[in-house]
Amino acid sequence: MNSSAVAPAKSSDFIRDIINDDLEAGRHKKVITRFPPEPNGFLHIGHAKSICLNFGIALEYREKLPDSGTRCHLRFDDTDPIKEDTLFEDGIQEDIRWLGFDWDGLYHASDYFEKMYEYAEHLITAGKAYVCSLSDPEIKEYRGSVTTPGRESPYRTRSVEENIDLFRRMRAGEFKDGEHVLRGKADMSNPNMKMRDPLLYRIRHTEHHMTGATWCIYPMYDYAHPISDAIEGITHSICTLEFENNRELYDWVVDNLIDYAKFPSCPHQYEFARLNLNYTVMSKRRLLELVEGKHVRGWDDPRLPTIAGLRRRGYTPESIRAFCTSVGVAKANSTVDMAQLEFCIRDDLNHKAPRVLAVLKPLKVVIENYPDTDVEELDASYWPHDVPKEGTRKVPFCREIYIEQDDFMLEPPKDYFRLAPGKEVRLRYAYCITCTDIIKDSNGAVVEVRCTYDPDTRPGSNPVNRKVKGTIHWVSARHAVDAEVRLYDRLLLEEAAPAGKDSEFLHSINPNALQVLNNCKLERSLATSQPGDRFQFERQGYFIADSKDSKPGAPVFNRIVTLKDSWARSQKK
RNA sequence: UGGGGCGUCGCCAAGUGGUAAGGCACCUGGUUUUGGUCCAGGCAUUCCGAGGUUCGAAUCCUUGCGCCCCAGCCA
Repeated sequence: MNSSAVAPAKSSDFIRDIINDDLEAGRHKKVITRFPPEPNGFLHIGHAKSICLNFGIALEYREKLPDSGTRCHLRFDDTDPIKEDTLFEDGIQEDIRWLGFDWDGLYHASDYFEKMYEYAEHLITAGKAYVCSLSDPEIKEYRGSVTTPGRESPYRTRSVEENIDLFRRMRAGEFKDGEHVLRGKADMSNPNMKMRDPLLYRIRHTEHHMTGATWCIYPMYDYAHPISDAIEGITHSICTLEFENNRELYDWVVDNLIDYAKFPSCPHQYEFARLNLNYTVMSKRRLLELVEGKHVRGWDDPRLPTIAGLRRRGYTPESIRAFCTSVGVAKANSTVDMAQLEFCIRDDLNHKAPRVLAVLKPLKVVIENYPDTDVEELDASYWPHDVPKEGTRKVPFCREIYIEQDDFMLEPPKDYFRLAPGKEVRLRYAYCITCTDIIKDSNGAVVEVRCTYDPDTRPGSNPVNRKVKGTIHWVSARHAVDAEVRLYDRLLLEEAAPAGKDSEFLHSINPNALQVLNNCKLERSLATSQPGDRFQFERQGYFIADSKDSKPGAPVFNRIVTLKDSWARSQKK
């Protein structure tokens, strides 16, 4: 792993504490984790937290326990054939690899369907499971509520022989969907609803993307997951908080099977708080709704917190890993500030992205005392003094240039360092210019600024006493490369999406989350930029040539993140 | 009126009886041809509240309060 953005001295959390404890007590000699996504959607940054945790632990402990067999599996939790697809598996694998991780073994829960079936028969034989023929609504009714105990199913007392016969016929396809289910015989009055005779198998006459038409009964998550873990020898099964109630059932399954199945490990489940970010949505349902409702341009829309979206937006894997490390792992529900993510990408790109000049909202400047026929090739460093990297390019300087509209003000406040009538600014890597006149259109808007330049301020030959506070970026009009630039901002207007179950959160979408600029002027050197190239557009932010739409000669850039802007901040007050 | 969890600075988060780490954000000053970076400094007498135990409590006890999760043949 090549994490350079943040190298925490010692990252510890309650899960690593547990692992250390288990190791010291001799309960385990190796650590095996797994990342178990359901292949029914795309990964988002919340998954990245889990990926960093599970794969990160394997990496760390493999170093501490070489040759121990410490590892992390990728396992697709594919127990519901209705929602799952190979397409998603490919995307998930790509995202994990892109994040910088590799799995020690790729598995599917469906690899174990035959074993699971065998174990189910064992459970029946042991009197721990039965075929229940209650209807869906009846099962719900018998389950009781959180405040009232459930009632036992009338089918609970079926004989082992009858149960086995029925279960085999379920497998053979003799029954329709919903006619029977296999249930664990646990405790209908358990205050933990998950323990009220949990469903283990349901009938689904649906082809599975891995097993095809082999099965028409499929195991439920609560049954399949602990078994998959145990078969793979998982030692620490890490999941999110909403599964806390399921842990008792997880243990029930393992306990009832471990002697019979001779599992290589007795896995235990530990839960941590999932990641939430403000000003965006993280749930599969909402992400799906945004994509299918065409509110964004697909799963990799840079407005989305999906891994694919962040990648296209220009986030680096290092920055996402650093972010996951920085937020920690704990059990308190929390919502991390987007500013923390933004810090991580700025921090990473600061020393990775070469600086270039680009004018996003151009304003023409004519330098009246500069000969129209002249062109000067000025040296411009790709790196600021504080980044220890070499590299320069030439930027052409001419009589007509573009500057940023925001860098000119008719009536500026005292602390405005940029261009204004009668005021002087430094052009980055070039001369100082002074505004002598302005040209307005019929509406009174400034369409052109006239300036004079001071030949004495040529870079490298500055007059000693020259104090010019402001430096602005610019691009030679004659040499500028036209480009489209997509300015991205937070997805939502509000910190938290409205909680409603309906599509209410759609009203909270920030209409300016994407702003497309079509008249941008880039410095000449950017004409040949390749998709995926990242730059800092000086004074503005970090940008990446879009992986899909940018072409050499016709660049399209995405804004990854703005630079911090203390001027803008002070102006808001 | 059930059960399982959680409550430490605006946002994360260490801390597990010895007198509140760190990061983000924010504020101040310095450096600076990016109002960026970097550097220096500031930012919880207090840990959801109230009692109690103790020489000493965020950490132990009691008792309130608040928030999250569980009644899919989803995961």
